[in-house]
Amino acid sequence: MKDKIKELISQNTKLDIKDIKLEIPPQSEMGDYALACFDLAKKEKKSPVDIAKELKEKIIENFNQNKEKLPKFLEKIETYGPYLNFFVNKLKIAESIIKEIQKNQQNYGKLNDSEIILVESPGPNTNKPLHLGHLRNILLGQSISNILRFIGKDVHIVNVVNDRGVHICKSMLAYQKFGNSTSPEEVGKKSDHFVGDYYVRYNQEAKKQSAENPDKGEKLEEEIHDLLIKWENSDPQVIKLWKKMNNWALKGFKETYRKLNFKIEKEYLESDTYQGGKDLILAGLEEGIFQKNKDGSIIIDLEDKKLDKKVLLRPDGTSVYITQDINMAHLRYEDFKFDKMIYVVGNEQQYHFKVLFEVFKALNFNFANKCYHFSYGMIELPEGKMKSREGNVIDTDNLIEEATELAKLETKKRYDNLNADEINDRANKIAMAAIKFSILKHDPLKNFIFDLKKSLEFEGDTGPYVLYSYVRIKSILKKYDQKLDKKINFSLLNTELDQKIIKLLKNYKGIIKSAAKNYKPSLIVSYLLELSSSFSKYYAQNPILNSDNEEIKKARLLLIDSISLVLKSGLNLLGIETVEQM
RNA sequence: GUCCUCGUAGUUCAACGGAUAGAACAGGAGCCUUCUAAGCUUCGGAUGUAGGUUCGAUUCCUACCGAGGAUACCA
Repeated sequence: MKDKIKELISQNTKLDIKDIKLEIPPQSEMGDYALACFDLAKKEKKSPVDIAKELKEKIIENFNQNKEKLPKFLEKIETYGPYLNFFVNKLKIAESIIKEIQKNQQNYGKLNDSEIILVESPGPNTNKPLHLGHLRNILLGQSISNILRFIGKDVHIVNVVNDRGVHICKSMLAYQKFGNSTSPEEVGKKSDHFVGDYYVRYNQEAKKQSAENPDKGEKLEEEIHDLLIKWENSDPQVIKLWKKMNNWALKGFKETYRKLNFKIEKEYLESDTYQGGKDLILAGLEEGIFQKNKDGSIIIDLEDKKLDKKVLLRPDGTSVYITQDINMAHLRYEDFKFDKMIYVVGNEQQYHFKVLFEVFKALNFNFANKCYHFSYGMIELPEGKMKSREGNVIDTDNLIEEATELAKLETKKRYDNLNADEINDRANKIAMAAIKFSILKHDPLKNFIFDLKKSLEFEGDTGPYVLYSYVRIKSILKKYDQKLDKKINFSLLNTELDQKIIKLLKNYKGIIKSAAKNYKPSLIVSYLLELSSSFSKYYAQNPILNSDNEEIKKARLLLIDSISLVLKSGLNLLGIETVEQM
């Protein structure tokens, strides 16, 4: 449709089709597509208002000469100041869109492609449970994967587990000192939380120590260093403890992933990959790609790219953060031969990834140009930044728990005779919708302030609001209790809201493409809110089942069924499951 | 110091360089003998400051002010 209009413009101007940019007018009364005539005006040295009028006359005249009116897809053309507005044939659109949705059902909008894409998420450390930052990471990773799959990509979610290093030793040391050899099972605690408690405990002790002994508060740090050395030297006792605690952490993460329905295909452990990283760097040194500093450290000089000199290996030969990243990418390419690898990692690591990608180039990795840092913003709390060390974080499990409890209360308020399983199932899905929506609605690039209360609300611009619209449609369709008649009179969908909804349904495909291209699930969120709100208004204004005209009833039923299919499809892309009743 | 984000109603967020800057929450006023009131209707209220580019700037450029992040041989 859009292309046909462009063609029409091109035929009547000197413009090339690819230079024509059509806009969507801000209000539907103004038409469906608009050409802003400013550029043409400049070329022709006339006023844009006149250009718009002249172009309109020219198009109509050309058709009159051929003894036909406007092409079938156009209803009329009008000028509005410097804009030339095109009104497309609403009947035709309604018919083609609704038919397309009904034919393809949940596959409406799907595309085909063959690219292999790796998505890395969420990259936890095994010293503490997953918090809100990880949650944003997971939800972005999950939804962007769903969206890319929807447009036909072959997507694999992989993970990096930071399971070694100073921070891991901290929780280990605290456990050695204060753990009394207990286990999560004994104290009845989720295992990753159990580990995290010792990480917080370490930091408390370190703080206490430096307060008591400000001059030499180094004792604990020395112990950490010793532990790290022992780990590097594979001290059996230390390795045993390390394995035990890592398993607790990983087991806990798995539970959380399951609650979020997040499926990781392959996990890469830093402890497995860092040695190989050293080898790659030493080989690079041999080839003259990297340099050796006076102190013995190995660096890459990126000063010409304004990225400074970066250390890749310490003087004692031990690895740094970037060391294992180099090898991990290498291994992943061997494993998947990906066309693109998307790192879902916070924007605080932008610099790190710039350097990392430069290292890939320097090493002549053939995937060097296939890597992308999906850099998302931080979540802040109303009282400031979250700090795991101090324990003032919002924990993912607790958040889910709290939301589910609230959803249970709300569900019980409305239905007092449901069995516990049914309540739990509904509450869980409603809670997930609330949480996922409240996080995904923000532009991924931007930091945002997390309001716990708002994320647990079920009214307004929320996931449950969209679910509720879906449920109401389903409830009507269920009451109808007949097969939907797909041969309807489309001209009966003639109110302003009918038109608006049809337009929205038509836009779905474009929204998905845009969300995929720009890595913005938030576009789908606002789209779903608009579609839901349009339906809610429609529902309040127009009787559907209670319509006294049988033909109108059929038409409206088919329309709302189409809405429900798109709502469900969009929610699923965000990783949100629908409920049938609420 | 340098580099990167971000400053929009009381609050949290939207707005391919385009037409009257949208929502939601909070506040005021209404709507449940009619398809689920987790809903609908309705009323107020905003582009940090100063320049520039442009027919047109919330959007692009410069400076300033303010918030956050990076600049680690931490991860």
